[in-house]
Amino acid sequence: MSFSFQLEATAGAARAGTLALPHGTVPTPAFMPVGTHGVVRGLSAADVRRTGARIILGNTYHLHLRPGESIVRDMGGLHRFTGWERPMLTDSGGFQVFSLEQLRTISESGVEFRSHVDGTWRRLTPERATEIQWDLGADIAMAFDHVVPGGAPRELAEEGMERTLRWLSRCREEHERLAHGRTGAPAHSGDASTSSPTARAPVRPSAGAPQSLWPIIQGGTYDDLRLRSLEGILARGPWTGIAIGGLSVGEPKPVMHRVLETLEPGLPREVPRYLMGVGFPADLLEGIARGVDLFDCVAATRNGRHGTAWLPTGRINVRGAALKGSTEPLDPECDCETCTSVSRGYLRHLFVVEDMLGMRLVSIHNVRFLVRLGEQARARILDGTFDRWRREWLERHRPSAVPAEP
RNA sequence: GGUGGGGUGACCGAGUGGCUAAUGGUAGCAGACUGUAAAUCUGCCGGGCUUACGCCCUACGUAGGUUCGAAUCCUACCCCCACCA
Repeated sequence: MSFSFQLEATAGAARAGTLALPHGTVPTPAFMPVGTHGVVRGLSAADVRRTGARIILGNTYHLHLRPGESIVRDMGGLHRFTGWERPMLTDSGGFQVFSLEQLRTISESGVEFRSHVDGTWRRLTPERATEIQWDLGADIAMAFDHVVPGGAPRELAEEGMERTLRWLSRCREEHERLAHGRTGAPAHSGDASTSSPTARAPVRPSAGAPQSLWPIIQGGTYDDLRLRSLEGILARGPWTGIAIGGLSVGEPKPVMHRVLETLEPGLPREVPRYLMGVGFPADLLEGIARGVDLFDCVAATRNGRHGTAWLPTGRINVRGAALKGSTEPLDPECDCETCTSVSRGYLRHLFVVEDMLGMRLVSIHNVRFLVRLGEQARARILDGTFDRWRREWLERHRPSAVPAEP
């Protein structure tokens, strides 16, 4: 079957499972590298494959601007376009409602964006976002949502949450229309196990694979709003996965943890939970401990380009003078291409001379670091040692900066 | 030898009497980054003291001088560049 989730073990709220998608399976918990423009910045599909990543993201808004979804569709869909044959997920552009706040206006029907590329006005509605994602052809499409900042007042958080629910209905309707219109059978989750992939295959160049739509829980930092959001989503189900959005957007970490704990008991056990935009290594473990199965975050590659690498003990500035002349590997415990082939001193040199290889190598390490963290957590959940391992891991890991030399 | 131009903090380079420990830039150092408007952004960057406001020292080729006050004006010298002999 194209969309299924097998829960294999739990450790408290933490879960280990396997997500089956049209383009392959994803053992969970898992980190998904972000490839906004159809590229995990700086890395080839082969590079990303070697990090062990099983699924990556693309972005509706950015791919709509460049090269345009029709081009991607005519080139055979996002998988063929990018050379990444494993599962993919596209974000809906909802995050850009938040991140491009200065360049957009929201109304009930949708969002007008002033393109950051050429200034032209682009309209994104739930229908358009769904249509674009259908053309892009990822395994999973995300609902178009209204993300508000972490410090948003209740009224705004409520407005965003309610609107996201209304938009969800429109996304789903459009998604079913697209699936039905071209195949005669719905591609959405509810029927995933009742019709064969071949029967559902949309007749289009990017085809062969049906696509599932996932809803997104909003509600800011307000527990009751979060629960209402979840309730509304479940009433519009069933779904093959559920995302938690609007976190890590400026709110304190304990608040994010509290929201996750609030939601966890109400989340259906039988589908994967995806915490959008998270996160840093410690955030992954905290999320996993609170029942999250999937994560994505740009920090691995952005920090990689900016010369910050994650280590078991905390982050390290690769540009720093401390690494000058060091023959040590970046992270002796890591099995990535970078850590097994070059020294800290050489990596620092690459940043000093501003060669792109430095950015690529540290990005590879950071992505591998998070992917491996997911793999390790999974193994610990399966063998029953997750809790202790997680506590010890967090104890050893200092989020900000490596302790200074004595 | 003559004439003209010039010597500013690690480097390049502004500044022609007080608002100058001295604009900018580079290099150096440190930090930030969470569904990517990001190979980006921020801070520090002569030395010492102070929790801080701040204080002291040294500094614009060298040495003198003028002035209440000089990187800025004057004199001599040293060095660099261009052109002419």
